[in-house]
Parts: sequence; structure tokens; C-alpha cells
Amino acid sequence: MKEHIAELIGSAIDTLKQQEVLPADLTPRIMVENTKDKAHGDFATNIALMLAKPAGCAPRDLAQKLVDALPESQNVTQVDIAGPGFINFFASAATITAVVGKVLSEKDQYGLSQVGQKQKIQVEFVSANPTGPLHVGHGRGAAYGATVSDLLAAAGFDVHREYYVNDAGRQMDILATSVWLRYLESNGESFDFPSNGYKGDYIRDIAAKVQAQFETSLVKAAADVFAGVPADEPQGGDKEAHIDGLIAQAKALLGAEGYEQVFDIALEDIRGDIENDLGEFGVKYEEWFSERSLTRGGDVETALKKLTDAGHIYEENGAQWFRSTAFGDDKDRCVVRDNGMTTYFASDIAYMHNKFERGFDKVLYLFGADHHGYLPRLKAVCQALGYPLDKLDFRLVQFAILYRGSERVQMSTRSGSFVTLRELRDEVGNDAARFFYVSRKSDQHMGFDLDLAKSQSKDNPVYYIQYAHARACSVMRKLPEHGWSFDQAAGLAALEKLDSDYEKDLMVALARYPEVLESCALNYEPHVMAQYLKDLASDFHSCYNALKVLEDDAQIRNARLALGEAVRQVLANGLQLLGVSAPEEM
RNA sequence: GCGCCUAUAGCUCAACCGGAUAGAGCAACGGCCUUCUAAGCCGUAGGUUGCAGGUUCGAGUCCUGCUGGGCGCGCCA
Repeated sequence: MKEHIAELIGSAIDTLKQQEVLPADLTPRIMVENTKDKAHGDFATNIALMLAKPAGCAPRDLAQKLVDALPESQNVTQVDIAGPGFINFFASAATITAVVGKVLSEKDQYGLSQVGQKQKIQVEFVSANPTGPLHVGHGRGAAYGATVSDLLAAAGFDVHREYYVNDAGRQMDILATSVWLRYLESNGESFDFPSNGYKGDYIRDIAAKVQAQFETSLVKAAADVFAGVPADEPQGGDKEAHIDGLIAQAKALLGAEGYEQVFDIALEDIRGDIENDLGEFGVKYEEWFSERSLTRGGDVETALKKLTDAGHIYEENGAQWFRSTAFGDDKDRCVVRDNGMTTYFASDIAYMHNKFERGFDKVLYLFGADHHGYLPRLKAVCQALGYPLDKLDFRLVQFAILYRGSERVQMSTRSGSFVTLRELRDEVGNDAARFFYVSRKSDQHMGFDLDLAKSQSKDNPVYYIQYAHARACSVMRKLPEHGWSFDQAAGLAALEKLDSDYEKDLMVALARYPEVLESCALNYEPHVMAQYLKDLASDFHSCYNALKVLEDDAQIRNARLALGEAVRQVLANGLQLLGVSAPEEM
């Protein structure tokens, strides 16, 4: 309908151009909005306000000329000029009721868009280091990424969801060594556990798996393990040097093969656990992309060579640097250390190169807010590799600040004192957690009160929407008790009998769904969908309380059933996109 | 010190890429179940959109400065 009105206005503008009221070279962006106030009709445009200056006349005068030039339309019953020069359109009853039949025939396809034109978009999100279970902070990124991905798919994009597994590097070594030390403990060795090691209980669980698979074959005496290792912090030493010393000892005593066995058990256990956790949360990936595969497959080398050949790499102090300052970054970035090891950033370069090589039209990074400092260097990489910047998109997801009541919860992965995503899901439920996470704008800081979220009650807005859905189902279930059944054709034929504001509001809301979906997808803003569903549910609850569906009058009854079913369908479609279930009864 | 994000009702958050009287929920107060699920509905109250300027027909939205909060600035990952 908005498109239709925009066409009418476009036609009027063309007419005015011919009459030389408007300059011929004008190509205005015609904006048609839903009105907030019923007195302003159903749709409004501010076009006269925007074109007043180029036309050289007062907004209201121009509005009048535009209205005079508007073509006739069966869909429009009245056009007003209001306020400073808005043009308000009143839609015909048939135009408004048409959406009900459309929803009922398209069902779960209603609202899907082809705006993405099957463009291939790669979405990377969560990508937390596989050094422990996900905590509630990761949950927001997971829910946001999954919903944005699903919205993009619904908008006609070919979406490839990806989790980048940081399975290389020092943190993983610390993890593997922590597991091995716990394994030694359980085999009777005693020593002070390194202060910088991973201390969560899950480390012992993994150690038990090492035990089950290798029994005592990987046991070494504690005295040998700690021989020559720098002192730990509590003993007046340096905790970093201490843990690095232990890692070196683990590699030396176990040999490359033995060390990798422990390492791989730890990695696969935690990565698999994360995959299960996210899977239960309704968050699925097309691909779990291994960082190690970039190093081992020569991708890092290839990407760095490409940058070197293009003259973006230089050597200094025995290390190699990427000249990211040439593309607006604060400082140049090291890619190969003086000891010959490539940096984490070198892997990032290779990964981006790899993404582009795979032919994605768009590459979307969803980061936690603490990674915002990476944007300039990643944009630099994109340009240095010779790809246009508009292929790249970033969204930062702000942290959820945790509270227990009014008290702030401090979190640290290393110390093991975090609230896990799994704990949250167990206590709040997947539906409430998914909904809560995406109901705020992603770049907005979010206060997450655990006590409130765990309260399992009315405070969780998701129930409000689910209840509306369940109510619509409930009415349908009641039909047989009265000896009735739903006659859809009769209902659709009688829609014009639904002339209350309650019913009209509902139909207008239903008609908005496709544009809400499209806008959410293109702007990566799932919270707008959450908001929309709350509004739709609210309209439905109001209508439900004001008007009885199961009337004796068969025409009205079937018409209201048709409307109710259409609302139910749209609620179900929207909830599905948010990863929230749509229960038939509560 | 430099950079990014942010500031809207007592609390948690919206406001459709500059539009009409800034909206919901929770908390507070008052009504509505012998009628389709009261996890609901209706009503009342609550605001100088952090502060000060600027841009224009028009600013919560855009620009500048200031203040408060979050985060980031390694040959770490």
C-alpha cells in the first residue's frame, strides 16, 4: 500500500514538473509513513515539506497542488492536507481488510521478502575462545547473531553463519596445560595450581576424559614438571612467566604427539560443548571455522604474500608490519613477530581473505563491544587486499551488565566465577532468554537483572506475546463446543463487517509486518521485530477484551475468526524469527 | 592523553535512516472475571530527552563544545 501511495505521489510530481511548478531535474525520495494519530488518516507523506524550497512556494500551497494532481485510486477514499503541509491518506475498507486473506493464504510464507536477491552474506558471530563454557555475556551476541541471520534469510539473502574457532595460540596452550595439571593431580601428584591457569570445575571433567582415554600413560612427576619453571605470583614471581614455563614443560615432557592429544581432547570437548549449548539455544551454524586450518593450510602465508606483493608490509626490528596507517588506522600492526611466529592478527587477515575468496557478496562481523578497536585495522585489511569497503559490515553488541537485584555481578572467565549461558537458559528458559537479549538495540548497554530474569513470571515480556498466540488458538478450540466450525471463505467475505477501531488497528498492524521484517533485516535490528510483536499482541489483547469472537452471527463470527487466525499466523511467524516458541496453550 | 559507544518517566527500554501532542512495560493508585484463558483489559499519575550553543519550515534524532558512564588503545589471544 505504501508503494501504491508513493506511485500516486510520483505521478503527481511528474504532472507538476510538466506544469513547471517543480524543476524537472528533481528526483525526490518519496517517504510514506504510517500515521500515529487516526485523525491523520492511515498514511502520510511529508513530500510537500521537503519540496517546498525547490518549488519556491509555501508547503501547504505545494501540498494542495500535489493533491490536485493525484490520480484517482480505488484504494484511497480521502486525502487531506494537515499541519505544516503533510498530506494524509485514508485507505478504503477493502484495502485494509485485504491483508487478512493474504495472510491466510500465504501462511508461514507471509512477510518473506526477496529484497536480498539471493546475495551471499557471511555472518560471523560469538566466536568466543573455546577455553570454557559460554557465559551470559556471549548469550547476547549469540541471540543477536542468530536472529539477524534468520531475518536476513527471511529477507531473501543466502546466509552463511560462521563461528571462528580460536584453536591456536597461547590461551589454548594455557587451557591444555591446565587440563593436564588437573589430570596429574587426580593421579596423586600434588603441587600448587598455577594462579594464571583455568580453574573452573569443567577443567577437572576434561581431565577425567583424558584419564579415561589414556589412563596413566601421560603422567609425569610433579617435581619434573615444575623443575626450572619460574616462580608463580603468590611466591613473589610472575604468573605469566610461570604458566609459560609450565606450557613449555608440558610440551617437552609429553612430546609433540602427547601434548596434542591432551590439547585436542580439551579443544574438542569445549568446542563440542559450546556447539551443544548454542544448539539448544536455537543458534546453529553452517560452519565452525578453525583458526588452525588457516595456519596449516598455508592461508596465512598466502594472504601475507598478497599484502607484501602489494607493498603493504615492511620489516622493522626483525618483525614484519602491516602498514594499516595508510588506511586510517592509529598505528601499524605486527603480523610476524621477531621470533618468526605469526600473530593473531595475521590469522584475521587470512580469514578475511579466505571469506572474500569464497565469493561472499557481503561479510558481516558481529563483535562484542570490547572489540571495537579492531574495526579500523580490519577495514584497512579489506582495502589492502583490494576489496571494496562496502562488502564489509560491522555491528557491535554492547555488554550485558549483570545484576543480582541491585548488586552488580563481577565476572571473570579465568577464575571460573561466571554465570554460564546454560545456567541462564535452565533458569529463565530459552524463549525468555532469546527474546530478552534481542529486545534491546544492540549498541545499547543492557542491564540484565538475573533475579528478575529468573523470576519466571509476568516480568518477562515474551509471555505476553505467547499468551496472545495461545488465546487465538484457544478460541479456535472452543468452536466444536458450540457445534460450530471455522468457515474461512465466509469469514473473508464478511470482513467489511469488522468496522471497529480495534479490528481495523489489527489489520493495519498485520499489513505492516512485511516492511518491519525487511527493515529489521537490512538494518540488523531485531529489536524492532520484538517491539512490533509486542504491539501486535497488545492490539489483539485489547480487541479480545472488547469484542467477542464467538458470536451467534455466523458472518461476524467467521470474520473475527479469520482475523484472529491471521494475527496468530503473524505472531507465529515473527516469534519463529526470534527463535521463540509459539505455544498453542499456556 | 587519543579513539569508539552511550545518556530519554522512579526502574528497564522504544521512537519507523529530520516530521504532527516523545511512547510502552515494571513499580504506584483506581476500576473490570456466573461471558471465548485475568500470564489479560480499561483508567489516573509520572518528562526542560545529561548541559550549553548551532544547522532549518521543524531536532530525542544532524554538527560543535562540556559533563557523567561503558569499552578499547601489546611483537597478548
